[in-house]
Amino acid sequence: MKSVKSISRTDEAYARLKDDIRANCLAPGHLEPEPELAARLGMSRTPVHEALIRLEAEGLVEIVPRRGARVLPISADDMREIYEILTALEPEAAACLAARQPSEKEIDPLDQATQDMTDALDKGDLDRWVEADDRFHQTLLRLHGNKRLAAFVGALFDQSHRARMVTLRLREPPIISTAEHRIILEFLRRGDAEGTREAFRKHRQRTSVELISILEDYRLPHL
Amino acid sequence: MKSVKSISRTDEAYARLKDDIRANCLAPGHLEPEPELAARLGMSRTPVHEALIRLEAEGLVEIVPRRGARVLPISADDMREIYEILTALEPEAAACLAARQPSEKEIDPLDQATQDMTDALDKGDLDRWVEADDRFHQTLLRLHGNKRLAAFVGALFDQSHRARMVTLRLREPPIISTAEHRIILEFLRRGDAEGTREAFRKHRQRTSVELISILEDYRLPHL
DNA sequence: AAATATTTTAACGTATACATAGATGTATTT
DNA sequence: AAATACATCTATGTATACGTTAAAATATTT
Repeated sequence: MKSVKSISRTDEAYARLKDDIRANCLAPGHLEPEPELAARLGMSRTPVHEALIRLEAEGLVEIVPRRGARVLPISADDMREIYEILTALEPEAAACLAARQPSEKEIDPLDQATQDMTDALDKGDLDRWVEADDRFHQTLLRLHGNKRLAAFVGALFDQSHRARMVTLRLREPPIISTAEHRIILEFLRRGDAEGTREAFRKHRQRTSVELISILEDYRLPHL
Repeated sequence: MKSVKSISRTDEAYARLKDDIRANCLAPGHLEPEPELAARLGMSRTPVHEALIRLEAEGLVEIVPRRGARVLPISADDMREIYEILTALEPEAAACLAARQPSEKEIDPLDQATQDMTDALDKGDLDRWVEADDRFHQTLLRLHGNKRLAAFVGALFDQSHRARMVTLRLREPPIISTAEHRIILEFLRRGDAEGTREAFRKHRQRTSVELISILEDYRLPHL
């Protein structure tokens, strides 16, 4: 049975704009007046404006009075901010999850995600790799159960998505990252909270350094 | 010179509603239709609706289709979520700040805040105590410099404000808390990152346990 | 020609209008 | 009297209208 819950125009505008931003269809820095956006989306200004307020709250756009909405660019400093937070939050959540010894059934989607990462890596499909990577992290937080934490980390993932996609293509395939996920999963299975925390922290610190140095080495100030 | 930057109606509605929620003038769970809110605030529905979208994004209200806006109640579980995040983030940020050896001039507002806490405690002025406590935490994060982190922690403070105010009045005066801030400040001054982190973590863990057990002992499921 | 003043344009903020759909209240039936 | 069906009411979602004001374009002056 299909869930036809008559999506509102505001939700539609929100979803489409967010997708366009993530997919880099709307370039970072791009400024577009509301009437244009409304025309492009085939609706009036009202739902577009409401969607923009939500996107602004999530840190994806900036509403510039009398100019329109700007797609917020991401700088190396932004990535430092984002990864500092992820490094503090995710290992803690993972350790907490490990401590309560999740069942194999709960762990299964994480297992699936790591397999998909390996698979995508073999086939050189980086888009699918990132999708599986995201899925791993989001699933882990969902299992942990702290909704506020999951939502916030999700917003940070959205903000950094474009930059991650670009840098991923400027470096060697993410073999180490994939392996680290498998290690984290193994500690989780064993219910080893400390091991999980440290493995996750190491993973985040490494990816953080790697990502930011690419941004700086390639002189990519804004993505 | 007065900064008369002609505040927008949306901003006005946002600020007034947020203040009313923080001050418990709008009871938790309270549901009010937009037209009523608009009439009360002396403006049309549009800016009220836009303010509500922002407040919803910040986790203070929930927009219920065809019913109006509900002031979100805070449960013991919500407080667990919030304090888990604060415990992970704040000690990390404080340690990082300590590591870069802030100047005495930078530290001064923190010093001021702890003095104000001591002062308020002596005079039994709990409102002022909470204000100074909030100021300490927000100032520390501002000094640390991670804007996303500061904004998110600020939102969590707003969400938990009512519950903190109530529980504060159901227990002994916050002598230990006040002292702990002084200790954290001392480690900061010395540039002792590890000491700062541990002192802060201990502070958060203690306040967390204290607060949540009051909520549960007094059977206060929602505030 | 460059700089300034003026006019024109247009985007936003806000109010209002209206259709829809859910909630409330009333009447009817059993 | 309780339950159900019907009618009314009302809040929302969305479109549209309009005044204000910033930006852009044009004209004017130096």
